[in-house]
Amino acid sequence: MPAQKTERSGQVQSLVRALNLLKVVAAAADGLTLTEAAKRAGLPVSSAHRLLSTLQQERFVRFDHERTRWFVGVEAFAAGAGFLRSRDLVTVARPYMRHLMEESGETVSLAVEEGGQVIYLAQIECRQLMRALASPGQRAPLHSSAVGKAILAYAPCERQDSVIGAMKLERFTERTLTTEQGFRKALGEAHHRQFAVDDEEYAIGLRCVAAPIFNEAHEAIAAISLSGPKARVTDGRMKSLAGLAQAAAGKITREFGGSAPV
Amino acid sequence: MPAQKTERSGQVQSLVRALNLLKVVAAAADGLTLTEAAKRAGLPVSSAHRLLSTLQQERFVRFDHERTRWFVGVEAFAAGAGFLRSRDLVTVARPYMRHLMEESGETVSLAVEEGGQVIYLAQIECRQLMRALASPGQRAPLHSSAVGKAILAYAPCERQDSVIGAMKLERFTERTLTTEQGFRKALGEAHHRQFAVDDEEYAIGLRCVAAPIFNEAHEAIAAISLSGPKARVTDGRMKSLAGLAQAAAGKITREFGGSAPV
DNA sequence: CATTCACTTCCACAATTCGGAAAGCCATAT
DNA sequence: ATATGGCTTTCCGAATTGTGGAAGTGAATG
Repeated sequence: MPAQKTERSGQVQSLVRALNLLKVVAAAADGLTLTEAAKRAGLPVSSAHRLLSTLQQERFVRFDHERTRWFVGVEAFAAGAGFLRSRDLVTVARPYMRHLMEESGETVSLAVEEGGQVIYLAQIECRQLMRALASPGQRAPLHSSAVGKAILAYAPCERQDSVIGAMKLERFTERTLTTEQGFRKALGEAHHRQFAVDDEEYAIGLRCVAAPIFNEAHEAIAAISLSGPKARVTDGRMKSLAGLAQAAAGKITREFGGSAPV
Repeated sequence: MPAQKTERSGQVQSLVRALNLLKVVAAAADGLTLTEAAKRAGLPVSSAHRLLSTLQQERFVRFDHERTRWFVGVEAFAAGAGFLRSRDLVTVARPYMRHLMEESGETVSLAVEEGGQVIYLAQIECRQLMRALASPGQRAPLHSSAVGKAILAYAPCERQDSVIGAMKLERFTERTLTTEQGFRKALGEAHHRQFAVDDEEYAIGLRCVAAPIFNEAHEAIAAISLSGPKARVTDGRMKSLAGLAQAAAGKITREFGGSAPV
């Protein structure tokens, strides 16, 4: 009797609910209680429980009896890993990333753009105590990350326009580029220099440089970045770090069977 | 009967089907056509289509129009990545360790390598009066422990070299491997047999066998060992104990979301 | 032009899922 | 010892929802 939302026809709504529940659980760093998960997913507790039980049976989530909390399960991970295989960019890139970390001493990340956001695929952490953290699967906005700018700087104009049009240029620090004009200027510079920069635009004290990776159609499909604290990534070092990132990106591009636009 | 098993209670069937379908799609390296996916999941084509459409709407799968094939989508990856953040080796391993102790009757230990040493994370003690003891947090040298050898045997060559270069191969018993040559030979054997041995190399009368545990990048990040007095861990029993340890290590690896190197 | 192979839509009916309510389970507080 | 509260788990009748065979579309191949 409670009036239900009008759902798209032809869709399996219990599945939609379950997937949202899965996202909710996956997004929580330290697990969720049933009631909390139900609340966040906007479901009655008993329904959430039934769905979670089923997800658990298939090992997509797991219930920790000690802490009475729900966590993501192995199968979700295994299924998601298939995503990386389907674009075996990660496999190709990993050795170069490791080498780049060794020669630069900073954390190396690999990311792609999806739906107006940056999504990190892999990361090689440096051995320093102070280091940037962006675990695989994490998302970041395009306008305040070096990788995002590196990718977008090489996108065709129409795509740039449509992506920028849909963005809201949220502010994170006082250096974040929040005007379309400023953002476009940064993209232009990135294109011209062939690498992009993030100078404390997402987090205070964090600097990154990123270089694009191209596919066989000369499209920038990904980028790798070097990131570290401002104290280590000084003005003087930026250029040389960018050079290293560019060199690695070039090698990955070639190994991946791609090439930079003419 | 202390804990009631929630078996077979109301499960959401459409969800189970969808998850299996997702697994099927994820398992295929180069995508699947609808009909192929349906066949592998044992579903009628129209049902598979409806489920895939819904999964696609939530971006758990994606449909490549050019190739007319289905692939895993970003959201599956993002959700699965949460697993990496929440997983805890000790929690995952403990039940398997307990079971291993029951079936072998010997003490089971879990250890990782850090800074050229072995660090014990957990231990399940056997019921025997005479038993090995290594409390959590305790350290041991790499060259005179089965776990150390199991882990190092699977490290990349450069890493092996740098770690060995920094070691001093201290002698503890008359069987301790104190020459680099002897140690390297032992590592080679361990790699070949897929398990490592410590035959009174650390303490007189103490024998251990250990098998490596891998992460998702196929790196040996930990090992589990069975250890006991020479009188019980006889030459004849070594092989079967090693087999048990290997089986358990394999299960832990899988549950942890990892896999052995190819 | 016929054939194959794959995707997509339709629809009536029954099986499935839904969710409120109530019962359990453990803590900690009174 | 008894109460309280937060959380999990099970129940069950009602009706919404998913089911799958069959027919339709479209593209590519012989």
